[in-house]
Amino acid sequence: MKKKRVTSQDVANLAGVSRTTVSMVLNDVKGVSISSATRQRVRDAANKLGYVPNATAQALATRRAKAIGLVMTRSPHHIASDTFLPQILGGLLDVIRQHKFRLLIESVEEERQESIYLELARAKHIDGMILLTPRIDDKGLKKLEEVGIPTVLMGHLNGSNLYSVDVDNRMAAKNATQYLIDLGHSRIACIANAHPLYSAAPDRVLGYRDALISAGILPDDNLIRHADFSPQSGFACMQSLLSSKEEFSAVFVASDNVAMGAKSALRESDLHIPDDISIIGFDDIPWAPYSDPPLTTVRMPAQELASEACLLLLDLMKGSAPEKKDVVLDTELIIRQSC
Amino acid sequence: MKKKRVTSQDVANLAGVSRTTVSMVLNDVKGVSISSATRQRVRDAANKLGYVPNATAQALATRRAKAIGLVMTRSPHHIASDTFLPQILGGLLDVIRQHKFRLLIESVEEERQESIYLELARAKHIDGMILLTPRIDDKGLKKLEEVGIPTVLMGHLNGSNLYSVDVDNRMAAKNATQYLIDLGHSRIACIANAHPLYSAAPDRVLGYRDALISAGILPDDNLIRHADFSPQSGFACMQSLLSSKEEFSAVFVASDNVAMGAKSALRESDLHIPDDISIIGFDDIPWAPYSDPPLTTVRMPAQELASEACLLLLDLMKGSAPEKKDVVLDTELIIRQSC
DNA sequence: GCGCGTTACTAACGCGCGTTACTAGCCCAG
DNA sequence: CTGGGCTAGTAACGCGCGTTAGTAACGCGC
Repeated sequence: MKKKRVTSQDVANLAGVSRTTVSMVLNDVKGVSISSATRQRVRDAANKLGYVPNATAQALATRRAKAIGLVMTRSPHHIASDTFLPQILGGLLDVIRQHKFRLLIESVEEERQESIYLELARAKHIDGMILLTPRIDDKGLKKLEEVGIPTVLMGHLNGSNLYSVDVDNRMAAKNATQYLIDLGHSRIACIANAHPLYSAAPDRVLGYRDALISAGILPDDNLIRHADFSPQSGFACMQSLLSSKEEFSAVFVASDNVAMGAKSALRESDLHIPDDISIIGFDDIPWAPYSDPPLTTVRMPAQELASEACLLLLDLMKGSAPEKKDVVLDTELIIRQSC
Repeated sequence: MKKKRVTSQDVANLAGVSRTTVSMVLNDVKGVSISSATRQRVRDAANKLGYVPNATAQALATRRAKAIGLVMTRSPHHIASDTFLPQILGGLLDVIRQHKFRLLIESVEEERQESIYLELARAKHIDGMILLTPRIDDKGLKKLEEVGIPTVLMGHLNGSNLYSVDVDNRMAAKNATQYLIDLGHSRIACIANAHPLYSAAPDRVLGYRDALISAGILPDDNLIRHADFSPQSGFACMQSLLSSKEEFSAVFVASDNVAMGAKSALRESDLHIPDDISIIGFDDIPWAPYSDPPLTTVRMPAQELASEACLLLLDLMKGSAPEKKDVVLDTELIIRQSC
């Protein structure tokens, strides 16, 4: 066990130069003149010793951690059932790796929201952060804006002037509902994906109403339910709708995940999709094509959203300040067989 | 904008003491005597200034990063479709947060496997790591064992003497298959979850064979297929089975995710579950109860596996060296309606 | 032979903290 | 009054690196 940490000093000694020279060679600092012979000696020494620079020391010296944080304001339990996380991580890791950054995952308990973001960044563990599904009532965000830590929201938030990346939830929901209308439905229920505090939920409900109104249909609040991301809640919402005596021939469920539960409730009531009830989802999770029947839904480009958020964040960290605060990606109506 | 970084020196100045005292008070160092009046002065000064210790500097001084890494040897694209990631993250974050650690996510491209683990740890960004679904042919693992970086595998690996956390895949698969046999099936196909390089795959196939053999049924290799984690591959495997002219009345699919695709293939062939073909899965992903029909499967306690792995790792990092190298968690047969 | 511009390096400081070794003051037994 | 043991605190070093300011050697034109 040769457990000695190899430092740049060791490399310097072996190469017969100073530590400064080692640093400059390995970091390819421009504007300094070092003979190519010396450069080679340093390089040889470095990989002969298997030198790996200590990232912590580097971070301290440069005052940049070369890491970004993915912050989720959710309990670990809630995270465990998040459908999009893999796609988001995939999108982030892809970009991050290309830029030689690291990704730190952070979950935040609701109580301490206010200060936690700041501490994260102040502690200098990360240079910037991506906030997942922010809530409208999030106090900490205000402070974030003030102190100017590079931040990108995944999910738009009215009234915040942080940068954000999102889809046009309202328009997408309108299109989805319009599709149902075009198929001849007029009594259309809606199960929102989440509590209205999460901005995507009210936006999607608005889009749903937009479509109804522009088709001359009066929106009926009795046909609207709010789920909480989970299939279980979808099950409950659908049961609630079914037992409400309201008539409807189609449902716009603003989350595929929730739709899974909703479908299950329909099945238990011996209602057949799409013959008895049409159902359209939102998100296009990986299982949507494999459900029975394959789910018609609105594709949410989760991975691209993550990539874009990451690129935007990297930009911000470089010091640039793009005019356009909100990146909006396109959704796509994926027609399958549930309508 | 008062953008001055608050350092412990600032706190010391305000409190009228030395930096040493500040450090000792805030870190609650035992065995030093500091009057409670001074202690209070320091504390007051600290939160008056909003002092947040610089984690990087702390890490450098203590030589411990207070972070662990979750390493996945998969492409970002592959990560995006990993069903278990959310549960694993949930399990990890839960434990990690309680111990005031941080979680670093790292994906590794296959080509550079050998050195990448080491560099990660040598760079001191992390104090220990959890390796997800390791592959048998992973060269880097050998080196990891040698250098003695605290490491826990999620998934057992024969021949490695790294610590690991896993379920008894073979036994679980045997039980699942046994269940099908008990229902009267004798021609039972098997779709493995992944390429045999991932150790869980061959283990589950072995369990499947165990059950057949102990029931006096001769295993038939023509009834075995290997998927690659994805629903698509499940679809393809099932098509392959259906077109092979082999007879079978039940399938053990060693991954729910793959089973989703397989079911889809059955549906396209107008075969009904469970009337024409019984299907049993493995994992119990969140959608299993909501698929049509609800999928009978083997529950994989992903979140608990992650928690256990994390606890074990934290233990290792404290310097302890438990005898038991392999933690094995229980699986459970979840009987629903697909058989 | 002198001044001046290059080239090729190095000494030394600072990043912000933890920690060790040391001191200054005080009380009390001998 | 002396010395030993306590309390309360501090100066200074080191963690491993990036970086600035500075130097020594060398050529080259005048």
